[in-house]
Formats: sequence, structure tokens, C-alpha cells
Amino acid sequence: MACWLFKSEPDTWSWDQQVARGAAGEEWHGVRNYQARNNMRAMRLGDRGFFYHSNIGKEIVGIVEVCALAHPDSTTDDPRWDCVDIRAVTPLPRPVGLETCKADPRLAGMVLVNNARLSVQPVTAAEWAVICGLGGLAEP
DNA sequence: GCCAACGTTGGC
DNA sequence: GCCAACGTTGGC
Repeated sequence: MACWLFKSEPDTWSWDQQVARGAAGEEWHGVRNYQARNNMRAMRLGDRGFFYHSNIGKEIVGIVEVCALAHPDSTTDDPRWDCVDIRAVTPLPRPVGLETCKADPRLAGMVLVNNARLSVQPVTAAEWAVICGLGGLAEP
């Protein structure tokens, strides 16, 4: 099972809003970047992802799960853009900041550290485990 | 609020 | 198909 990272500005869509959607989840719409879209197309049901707050907070705040495969983005008529649905699984007991990721040599290769602009990113199993540890979660 | 990095667009 | 111009993102 693959791991991912979803970025959102909390002003636009926050973790709290995601949690409020409950098990139904929410369409991860608005992505207009091919790499990010391709990542979403590669997702399988049940894949886990981190939920990252950009700009405000700059930290990984929770874990989400893919609950619908890629489908057309309902916010555009442009057929190029697909998105998945995700639902909140659990918050991190201790949010993991960008600073922390940059400072940890085990995360030196992380996309978040090296290409901050990509809005939907792959995360390796090793990175996943490190961040869960830093975040105070026993590995899910 | 600024600026650097990056992706996309469009002219040639 | 290349490349310059432009817009957007996101860290600081």
C-alpha cells in the first residue's frame, strides 16, 4: 500500500474541516498540476496519506485515507483534471513541522523537503514510519 | 509582503 | 520543439 502527502492551506481547507466531513470524506478538488494529478490517479482505495498545512502552521497534522478512486474534478469542466476523495483517519498527537522534517537526516530525500510546491506527493514507507514516530503515533 | 522556484503558456 | 514571459505557490 502506497503512502502520500496532501497539502492544503488551512485558510482554504483545513484539517478541522476535513475531520468534520467524517467518514464520507471530501473530494480533493482544485489540483491543476499534472504531477499531482498523476499521483492521485495512482492511488488505491485504502491508501494512507499525511495532511499537511502549508503557509499557516507548516506542519503535518493528521492522517487521511483514500476513500474514492480518481474521478473527474467536479469543480471544472476541463477533462484533464481528476481527483480522489479522502477522509480523516486520525490526528497526529504531535504535529510534525516542516522544520523538523528538514532537520531530520532520515527525511532528507522527502519530496516535501525538496519540492515544496508539489501539492500531492508520494511518501516512502520509511519516511512514513519516521514521521509517524515523530508525530507520536505507533505505526498504523 | 517579498521573493525564489517552479510549471504552464504561447509565440516563433 | 524551443524558450521567454508570465502566473502561482509557499517559505521566510
